[in-house]
Amino acid sequence: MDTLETRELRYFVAIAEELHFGRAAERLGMAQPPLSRAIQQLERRLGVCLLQRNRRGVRLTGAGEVLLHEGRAALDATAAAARRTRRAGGSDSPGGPRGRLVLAVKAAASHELLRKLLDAYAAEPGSAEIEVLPCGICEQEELLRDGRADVALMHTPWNSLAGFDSEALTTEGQVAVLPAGHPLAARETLSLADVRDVPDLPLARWPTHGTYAPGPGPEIHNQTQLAQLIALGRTVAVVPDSARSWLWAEHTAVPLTDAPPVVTHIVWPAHSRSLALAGLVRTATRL
Amino acid sequence: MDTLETRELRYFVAIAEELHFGRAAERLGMAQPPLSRAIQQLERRLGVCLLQRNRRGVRLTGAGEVLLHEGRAALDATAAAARRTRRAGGSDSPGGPRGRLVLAVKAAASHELLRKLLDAYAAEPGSAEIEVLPCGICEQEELLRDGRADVALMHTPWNSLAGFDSEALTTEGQVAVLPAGHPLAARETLSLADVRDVPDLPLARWPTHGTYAPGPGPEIHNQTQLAQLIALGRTVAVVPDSARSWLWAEHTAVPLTDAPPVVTHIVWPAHSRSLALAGLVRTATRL
DNA sequence: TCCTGTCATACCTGCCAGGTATCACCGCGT
DNA sequence: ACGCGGTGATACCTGGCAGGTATGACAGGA
Repeated sequence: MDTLETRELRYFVAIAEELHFGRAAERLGMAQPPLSRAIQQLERRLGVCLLQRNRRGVRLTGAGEVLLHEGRAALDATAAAARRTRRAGGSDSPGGPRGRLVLAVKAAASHELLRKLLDAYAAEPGSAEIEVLPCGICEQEELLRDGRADVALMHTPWNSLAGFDSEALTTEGQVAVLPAGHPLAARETLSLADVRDVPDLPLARWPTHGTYAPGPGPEIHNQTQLAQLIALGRTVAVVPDSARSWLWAEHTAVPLTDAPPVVTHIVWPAHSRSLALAGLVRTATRL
Repeated sequence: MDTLETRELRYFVAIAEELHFGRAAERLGMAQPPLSRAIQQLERRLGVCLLQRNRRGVRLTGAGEVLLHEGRAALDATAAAARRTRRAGGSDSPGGPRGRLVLAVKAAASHELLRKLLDAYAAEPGSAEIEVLPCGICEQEELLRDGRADVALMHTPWNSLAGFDSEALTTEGQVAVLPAGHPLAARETLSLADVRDVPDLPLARWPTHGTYAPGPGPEIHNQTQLAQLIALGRTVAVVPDSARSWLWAEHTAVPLTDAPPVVTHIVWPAHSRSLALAGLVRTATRL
């Protein structure tokens, strides 16, 4: 029962994503025939049909879909092994090297918490060096999986914590951010239904995995753009309470009664055994 | 930034476990020199020193320990990809193949629940075939990770659910199982301190990952043996309430007031996307 | 009907994984 | 001190296989 080689997985994932041998081969920097042969060989070794070759292009079989998902996970794990090992380089003591840790945070979220965490951790004796890696909110899970990051600050309900270990740090409510002059801005509280139903203020849309859900509101790319569109009276947004720190004078924040609370978690790969990480998590939960 | 090959990971894990090139090579079914060269090449490609070669044997560096952990995870993921793909073989419809599912259960635990689950799921329209894989309680996590199983019934606090998705199914208290004639067997309830302090009845010890914690009690290998030792008045055990079903006449079960409750979960790999699995989980949570 | 775009096949070649033989080194016994 | 056993490293060779080029088989569209 010979094991799959990462080369084979790389090839198959490329084909499964492109659904085209020629393009996949180009992406892999090789010619098409060896790729064709490699996949045939893979199918023979697994004893399973992975692709349905119609003369016009290629389709995945059920087994092919399984291998696409599982293969991606395996490739991520392999890439993570390489990256984390490189990062741990140099250090020599076999019990607890104080290597670097890469912390992935959604750009501009949890300012306050992040600063407190970094300060408190730096004050710990024997603490590791923390590299902060700002990223979009959907990238964080990928970064943890493929080893570009070791630990992340995530926010439910936007992030899924599935597959990771985590500790909850803070909980906060959400507010609607409206143009200061808008009639709703005078209210003490609002409900989600209130802000969804404003005809002249369509709800802003954030990207999820690079794509936008359909809807009437503007597509938001960054915080500054959102702030400006709200100030111009073009949209309304629902954001965590802590976002009040970056509001403008032309904005009014009104608490939402029925929005789900936002919980900030510190998150890391479940199998991680790094002492530096354990220290960081301990510091975070004590804040 | 070339990627690691599973062959290299396999070699390194073997060496890191044996801490000896010769034995590792033998385990891998190859000669020692190519193994030596492969590891050197791996170190050069990663730009990291993985092993400290003392003339007498080998020691892991910090980076080596990281690669051992991460590499094992990557190898598990790769093996899982192969196994799950093979298992999904044959099926052709690309959206939702109704393949087989392998369900790992601790041998003889959750009888009742398991029977109800299997019956209810089999009655579902379009349900997949379920293969029940009995195993020790510590193997389950490994089976899920390396793809020999797709889903498991686990019991906190004995199993760790870290790294998996799960749904809680049932909660039960724990009881102390004593020889019927013992003085403590007359009590209505007991505390953990009570059963830990009985001088003539040392607490039975279960294996954890194949090894036994130190202590005075007998080392238990299976349920029958435990039942016998209790009946003989040699030991006492703390077990979940549902274990009452296999007690003998010579046993008495006394509820424990302060033992942590045992929760049975249905558990699966976090990234799983199988429709058959989703159906099984849905059935389980509706029981 | 030919042309175009697809994946498969045939055949060759160079590289590298792996084997054998051997070395360099150290600890340990006598 | 000296040889001996056991460690990992080195030198050198070879066969298999990954990858390239050229081409075939086949379907659909103008």
